[in-house]
Amino acid sequence: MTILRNPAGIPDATVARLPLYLRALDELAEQGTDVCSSEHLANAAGVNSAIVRKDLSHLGSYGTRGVGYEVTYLSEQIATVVGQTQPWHVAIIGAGHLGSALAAYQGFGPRGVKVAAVLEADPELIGTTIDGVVVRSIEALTEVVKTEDISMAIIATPPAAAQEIVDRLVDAGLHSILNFAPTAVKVPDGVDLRQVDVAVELQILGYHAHQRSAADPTAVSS
Amino acid sequence: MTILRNPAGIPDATVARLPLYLRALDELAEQGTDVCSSEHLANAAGVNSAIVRKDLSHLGSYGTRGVGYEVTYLSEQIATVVGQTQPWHVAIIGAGHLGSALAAYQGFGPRGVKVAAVLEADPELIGTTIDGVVVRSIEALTEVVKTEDISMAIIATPPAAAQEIVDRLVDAGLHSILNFAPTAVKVPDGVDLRQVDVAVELQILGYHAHQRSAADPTAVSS
DNA sequence: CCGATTTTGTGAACGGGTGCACAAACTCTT
DNA sequence: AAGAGTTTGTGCACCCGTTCACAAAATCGG
Repeated sequence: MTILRNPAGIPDATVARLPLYLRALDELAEQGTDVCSSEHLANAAGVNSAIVRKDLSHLGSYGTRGVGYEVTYLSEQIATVVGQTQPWHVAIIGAGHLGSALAAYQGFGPRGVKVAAVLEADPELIGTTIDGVVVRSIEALTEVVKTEDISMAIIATPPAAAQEIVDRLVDAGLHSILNFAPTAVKVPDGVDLRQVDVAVELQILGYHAHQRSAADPTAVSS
Repeated sequence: MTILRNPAGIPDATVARLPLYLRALDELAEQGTDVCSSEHLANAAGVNSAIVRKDLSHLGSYGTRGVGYEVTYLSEQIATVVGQTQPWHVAIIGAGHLGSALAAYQGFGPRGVKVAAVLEADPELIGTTIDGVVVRSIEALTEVVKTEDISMAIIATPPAAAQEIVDRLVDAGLHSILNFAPTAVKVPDGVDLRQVDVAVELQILGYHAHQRSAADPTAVSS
């Protein structure tokens, strides 16, 4: 029974799963479920039930023994912990294929994310509109961050431009950056950077596929 | 000194970093570097130098004490381990914004990945061309897997369709799946599934931003 | 040829995450 | 009201990954 709340002491692994629980709880709510067990939630989120219970115990005691967790209440509690009470305003840097796809992505809204700006370096693209958002010049970064109240940025530029963009984002006062450009970038302390690289994901899959084929019984044997 | 090679015994955490080393080594090679230390490579890949050495030691002894690692040779060795000697043929399922962006992505080639097919359910999109690849019907899945020698698939469909697509991919004989649809899906044993969810990444950033703002010294104090 | 210098490869300690197993707590039925 | 059944919250043991620290091995200068 954690009497005192534990505001900052949530393990990273738990934090990474909280969004999965939110997603799963929304699905359960849509199905009309109003109470669910850790087993049920674990199934919907694709994890182990013991982990669900341990994760949730880090936020406090929001379940009832012998019953389970109330779906909407638990969802609200997790949303509060991850700061999703009001939508985050994000800027997308780069209006190429990927940047455009992200700007038009309809899945952000329900997850508490709002695309508030799209910035580009190429003059050809500046002024065009993507899903109702006007593409502006990267030079307007600092101003846009202020006027649109932006607190996060997604980098969808070629890798060669990524480091400079990161530096400018940091200068503009942003502390949360999601980088899709396939290159390692450096950020100062206090700035939170996450990296997504599709090719890397495929290469990891490739390693395992390679291992499987090496042990493949259908391969020629002596 | 690992005399005997250790074919399947590479830790997951190491496997996940090998593609980063490949990327970094390519960058170093382009800069004309032909030998680099673990410190240098660690810097280029954005990790700790001790980890680089331990990771590489899992593949064998490819460095020279007092000197470092030969860039092109090491790159070849890692490429061999991850099975990147010939490109993987992948199918992209879903020709919406994200699927199209991935199909047109120019970063796959240098990383040993070839987009060999794009499949769709919407009749409106079937027959159109994206970056030289004709969009075909999802019904042709099994045939395309055979004719195009496909061994991996990327799911870029709405979440509601994801589970059925996964089942069909597995039926078609695929064992490597990268899922961009924001939902948990189940796969049988022996199938390798990786998940990428942009909204989840942003929510994780949101948690940390929320924590920062809670401890913000610029906030009102008593 | 030898000592100084550099850098790898690895043993060992540490920390965090996962999963089991069970007591505590709640509901329901009789 | 009491026992049977269910589910949470958590102590504990195990395992994996990271980092430190150092001996082994190579180069270089004199």
